[in-house]
Amino acid sequence: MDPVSTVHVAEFRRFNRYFTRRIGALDDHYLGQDRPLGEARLLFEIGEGVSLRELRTRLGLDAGYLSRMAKTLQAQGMVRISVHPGDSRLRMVELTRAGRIELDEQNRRADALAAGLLDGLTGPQRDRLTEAMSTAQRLLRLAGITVARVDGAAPDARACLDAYAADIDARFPEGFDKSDLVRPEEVSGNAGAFFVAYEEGRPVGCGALRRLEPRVGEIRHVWVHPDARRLGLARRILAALETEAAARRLAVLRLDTHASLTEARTMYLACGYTEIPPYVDHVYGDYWFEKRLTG
Amino acid sequence: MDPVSTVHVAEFRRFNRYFTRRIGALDDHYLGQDRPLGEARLLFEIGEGVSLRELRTRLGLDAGYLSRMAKTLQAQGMVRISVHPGDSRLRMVELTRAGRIELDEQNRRADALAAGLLDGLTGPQRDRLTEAMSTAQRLLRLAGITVARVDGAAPDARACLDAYAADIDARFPEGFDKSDLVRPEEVSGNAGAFFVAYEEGRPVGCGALRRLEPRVGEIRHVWVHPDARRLGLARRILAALETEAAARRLAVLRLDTHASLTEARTMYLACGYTEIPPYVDHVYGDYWFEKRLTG
DNA sequence: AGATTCATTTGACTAAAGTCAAAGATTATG
DNA sequence: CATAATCTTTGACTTTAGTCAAATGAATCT
Repeated sequence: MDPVSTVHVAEFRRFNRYFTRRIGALDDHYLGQDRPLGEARLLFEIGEGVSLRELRTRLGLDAGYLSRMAKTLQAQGMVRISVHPGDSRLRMVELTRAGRIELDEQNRRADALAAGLLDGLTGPQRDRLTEAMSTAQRLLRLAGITVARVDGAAPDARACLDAYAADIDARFPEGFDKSDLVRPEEVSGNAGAFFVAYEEGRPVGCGALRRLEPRVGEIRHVWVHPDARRLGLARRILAALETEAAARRLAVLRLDTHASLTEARTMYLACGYTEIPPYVDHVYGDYWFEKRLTG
Repeated sequence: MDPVSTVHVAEFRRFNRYFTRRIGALDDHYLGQDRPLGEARLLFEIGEGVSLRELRTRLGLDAGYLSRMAKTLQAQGMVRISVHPGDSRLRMVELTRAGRIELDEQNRRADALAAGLLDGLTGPQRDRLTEAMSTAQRLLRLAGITVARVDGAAPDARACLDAYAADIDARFPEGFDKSDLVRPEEVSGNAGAFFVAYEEGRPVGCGALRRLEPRVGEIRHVWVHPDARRLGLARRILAALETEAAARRLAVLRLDTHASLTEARTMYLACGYTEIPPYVDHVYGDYWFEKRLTG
């Protein structure tokens, strides 16, 4: 990939500085008006029952520190702490009614603050700001996602495939039978490869490459978690698969896709794939595509 | 102005949360790797010699706290502290060579961090991100600027007019004579009004309204500080002047502008002003405009 | 000239944030 | 089934951040 230009870095940092100084600081200040910021943040992160473990990793806190803060909140009647039903080492934290009220108040304040800020803009300006922010956020998210090769039998790989199966089972009118999924050995070693996309440590997408015949590969199970859609992640996964295919000296990549996945079809066309006659009799294949790899 | 929709507030807050958590936190963490954040920030704010007073107001710090931090940095050889030549109550702080080296290192790290983040995007995506960020920043800045009526003789008003005069003196081929500026009494009380735009407490623009004849007002000296241009601030000032004119039951607003100020001409046309024949013999007037106020 | 204001320094605090390690209770694993 | 790993709690800290008030020396106002 091309090196990052200093112009981009400078603009990024300029925005970064401006935003954290102007908005971040303000937000923190109003958020933690009646209690320490740490506690306020904690309260905010406890939705409908989280484990301390989850909070600890999510907020990157020291176990002892967190334990004490949770205890303080409990003493104030803001949260209820209970033992996790399945694993009694874990503690579950959930908001009490009082906690929920305080959180609502916190949100109300933050909303008022945001509204006060936006108040100085006209309607169209607000639209443009909203548009710019959502674009920036989408791109920042995409930038933070890494696509890594993992073993086809790895838990993350299987978790993705399970989610993929459940997802399309709900979308295909005829449902989806998991036996159609690639087997781990089909996407390991010489036979193929499996890629998982990670956002902040969590798998949010996948894609498989499988050897069909000499110099011909097949792409399967390109999937993106619903939370990570519309970021351009499928293309990133596809690019990773193509790079891998090129490294394996494959000349042609083929794939099929289901009639109900119109976005997928559009994407493959946009990525240089052309429609071809069926190359194999897949149960769920309605459209077949191929791309010749150059170089 | 129309009320702020919840959609805008929600998107604003979503971005806010995402950004501060993902980028802000990261930045702080890497910035203050070897020293407390407060000190790191201080080091960053000391450019080529600032007074403690300036730092104190800019960063909103307690005088004692700042004094001690500066002393720590001095003891570490990062800064030099000297007495202000003109006013020996003030202390000037400037970076030593070692301080500059550390600051460079800080910047290098932050740049590398930004570059690493942008690395996951393609060229066009980086362009779009940069574009979105600069749009967002422009609009956020604009949202934070307030336009307030001040007395025509107030120091802020005169400071703006002086800056305005210096600005156009440099732009007009024939220069500009300050005697053409409105006198304080022309824009006070019944005679007229003067508005100053403030960004974070600093005056960044102005505009004057002057009574020409019954029911007719004149707009003069609409000016925006070079640092605050391209935000749409002139329109905001103009809107404030028009609102004031409407409140005074003026039916017509007139103004003139110089040939060399092409952007101004475009703006007036876009804001509903139409060109008219000269209504008065101003020294620097090349184009004359008028707008009828409705309602 | 005397009073007032201003910028800074110093001493004496407090609260928040965070670290580290030991220990106890469970659960996973070879 | 013994051992290792995991999650949490507790005690004993440290550092950072920040506040408040009195004191000092200098500038400004009347």
